[in-house]
Order: sequence, then C-alpha cells, then structure tokens
Amino acid sequence: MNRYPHSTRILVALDCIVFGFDGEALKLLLIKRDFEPEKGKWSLMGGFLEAEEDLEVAANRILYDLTGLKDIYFEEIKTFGKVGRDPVERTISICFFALINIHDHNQDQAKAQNAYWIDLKNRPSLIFDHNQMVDMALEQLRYKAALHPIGFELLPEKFTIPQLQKLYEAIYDTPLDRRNFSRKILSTKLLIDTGEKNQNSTTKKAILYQLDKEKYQSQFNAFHNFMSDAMI
Amino acid sequence: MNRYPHSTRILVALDCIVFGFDGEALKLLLIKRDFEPEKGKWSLMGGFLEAEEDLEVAANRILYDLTGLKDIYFEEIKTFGKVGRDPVERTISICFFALINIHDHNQDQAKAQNAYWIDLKNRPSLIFDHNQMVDMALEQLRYKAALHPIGFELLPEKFTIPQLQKLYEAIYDTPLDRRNFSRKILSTKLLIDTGEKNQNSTTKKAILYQLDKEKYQSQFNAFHNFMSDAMI
DNA sequence: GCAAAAGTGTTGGATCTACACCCATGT
DNA sequence: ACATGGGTGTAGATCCAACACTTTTGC
Repeated sequence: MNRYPHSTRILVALDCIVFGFDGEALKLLLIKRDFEPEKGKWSLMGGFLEAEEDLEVAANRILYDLTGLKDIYFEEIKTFGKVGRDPVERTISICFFALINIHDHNQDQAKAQNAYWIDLKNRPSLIFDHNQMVDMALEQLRYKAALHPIGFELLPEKFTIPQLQKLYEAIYDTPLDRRNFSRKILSTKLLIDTGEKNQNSTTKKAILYQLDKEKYQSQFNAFHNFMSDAMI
Repeated sequence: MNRYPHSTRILVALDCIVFGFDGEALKLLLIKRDFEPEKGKWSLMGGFLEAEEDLEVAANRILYDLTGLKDIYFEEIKTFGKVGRDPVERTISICFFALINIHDHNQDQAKAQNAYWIDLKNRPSLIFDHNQMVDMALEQLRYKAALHPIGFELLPEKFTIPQLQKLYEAIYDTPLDRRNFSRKILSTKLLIDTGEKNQNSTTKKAILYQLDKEKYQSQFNAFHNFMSDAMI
C-alpha cells in the first residue's frame, strides 16, 4: 500500500469560496457550523479529498453538496499549508472560488448544510485561515474579472448592461461611468441582444442580453480591459 | 494522532519548474533520474511535503537542494490531483515555477541532483504529468510577464535593455520592435541607469540598468503592458 | 409633464505602432 | 570607412475618459 515508505501522508482538504450577486451586493455562501471543531462559528464550505477521488471531482462534489448545482465555474486560488492552520490535525487545504447565480441554487441543499448568503462587506470572522482565503479569493476575482469575461457567471442567463455594471461596481466597490462601461462591454461583442426587455423596471426598460457562448469560449483568454486600473 | 478519523491521508508532493535564461534561449532545469520510479527518464525536481513542514518551507527546501539559492522568486501554479497521476501511489502534487538567474546557481548542487539545463524548445518528454506541468508553467509565465515586471528575476543584477528584450522574445517566441520595447520598459520607471556600460560587446556598448527595488515592490501588482496581445 | 433610468455621441488627451535617423565601437 | 548594434524621435491611428443630450416609462 505505502510504496513511498519514508514519506508522510497528510490530510488534504478543499475549501471553497462561493460568490453570489443579488443585484446589489456581492455575497458569500458561508456555513454556520453545527459540528466540531469550532461548532457555532462561521466557516467556508469544505471537505476532504478522498482516496480514490480526482481533485476536480472532489471540488465538484463539495460544490454540489452545497448548492445542488453542477458545472459551476470555479477556479483554484492556492493551497494553504501552514503546519498549524488546522488545530485538530495537520491538514493542507486547496482553496478555490466559485461563481454562481444566486437565484439558481437549491435553497434546501444550502439549508441542509446550514449555509447562508452573507454580504461580503459584513462578513463575520471565520475559523482557521478562512479569512485569509476569502481575502485572496476577492483579490483573485478582482484580478480576473478585470481582464476576462468572468462576471457573467454571477448573473442570470439573460441580463441587462446596467445589471452587469452594478455587479462590477460591487466587485470593485467603486462607481463606474455608465456610458463608457456600456461601450466597453458591447465592444467585446460577447453579448447578444435577445430582443427582450427587462420588465421589472418602473422606468425605461433595459435590453436583455445573453452571452454569445461560442465567442465567450474562444475569447476567454484574450485580454479585455474591463477595469482600467482600479483594482487590487 | 488521527483526529479526523474517517478521512484518508494522502501523499503530498511538490514539483518545481525552474526557468533560466542564458542570453539566448529559455531553459529548464530538469532531472535525469538515477532513482526509482522511472529511473533513467527525465522529470521535474520535486519532493514530498513533510509532516511538520510548512508548504512554503518545503518549496524553498526543494529549490535550495537543487540550486543552492535562497529567496528565489517562485509562484504556485496549481495542484495536480488525478488519481492515477503517480502510478506508484496516490499522490497529489503542488506545482510551482521558479525564476532564477542561470549563472547564479550552484553548479555542484545541480550536478549532485543530476540536473541539467535543457532548452525549453528541445525538452525531452517527462514522466507522469510533468509535461502538462511545464506547459502550464510556460503559459503562466507568459501571462504574468506580460502584465507584471517578473522578467527581471531571470537576469543578472545589472543588465541591458537589449538583453531584457531578448528574454521577452524568448519567452513569447516572437520578435519585438527594439524602439517600442525600450520605450515601454523605460516608461515604467523601474530601471535605474547604473552609469556603467556592458563591456562584453564588440559594437556600441549598451547601458547597464538595475531594478529600482522599491518601485518594483510597490508597483508589482499594477498592470503594465509589456506584451500587447501576443501571448497565450 | 415630470422624475428616474437607459440608450447613444463627441472630443481632447494619452497611448501604441510603425517607421528612420544618428551614435559608438572594433575591425 | 564600414558593419554592427544601441539610443532616440516622430506621425498617424487607435483607444480611453470625461462629459451632455435624448428616449422611455410610470406616476
């Protein structure tokens, strides 16, 4: 079984920062722990890598248990491996963030995990090194969203440009010029006009767009310029 | 000892892609294995995370064993965790890349590890998933070097702009315009004119610059534009 | 008709690219 | 003097930021 006999086997955890957007503020899906250790405190959703499980599979499993969703956008941030980071036992944690449409996920599944959407700005202190993980996740999200069309993952299938702008304003916590933002987004040619309008508006109804999935795939790694230099 | 009783402990390796630059081509420091498994084949330098060792410490240890250098620039790429990736035993590998000045390192130490500098373009096939790791490392290097002043790590303390240009041309495998490159680099104000000139030139001697370490630190995360869009 | 939100146009400044010319050095 | 490589300048195009006006809708 142990064929590298002189090496130590270590617990491998995965911890996930799930971002959501409710139209106004950026939110995190956090767990109010009703289990040990640190019962009663807040933490990220996580789990252990199993013996016969691919890493990607484990990440998907954890996200599915939390949200009931499959094929979620997620991205590895880094692996946390300080010796004392988990006081119970030496554990390294592969940390990643996920972006979901806040209205899409399975509320029952979240409730079963004791998970709640918490405003990023009012988040409670988390256990272990999870605060640091959230900080890095936000940094990474800001970095990535400034250059790549990643924000759409947080919105419903059909969305308006003003909604997208509010999202970017929430991510970077800064106001943006409506006209320049719109031009910038449309110049990417990533959006298709659905012909429909947003009916939930009391004033002028905005155009509903959807992603051009093909262009999205092919242009994903090209550099865009969604956020000149406001970030980090 | 095992206080999360129902979870599996797994071997955690670190594998490192060491990039170097000899003035002409980008090189990798690769190991000709004289140990099992896969004795006689080429691989990356790696090692196992020890029970009481921080992850960063382990990365530094592995780099030190290979090069004799401390405080090397390195960056995590991602963790590889497919079940069968190491045929001997389930092992996840935290993969990172490092940038060193090729003339700085301790040759004896490298020789003791059976390590050789191999031209990136002519690299042999590597064991396990190490080829994939190198591919990702190069991708990451290209990505990062286009936006952040990371290339300097591959050059000696004092260097000329033409040398830096050759480095960028090697990284992106593309020719660059001398005049625009020079202007772009100088506009960052990251370089200090040492007043000296490169004596190893048979024609006009180029100005030797060195990094303004303070500006380098403070501007590191700002976006530069070293490579418009040639990358990836 | 008015307030609130959404769509679109313009302009000046900055930046980028594609060029050409001059200087320093060793032969 | 000439070949080679290094330093710098310029012009046109493109991109970006800052700004104003018009349209749609519900009251």
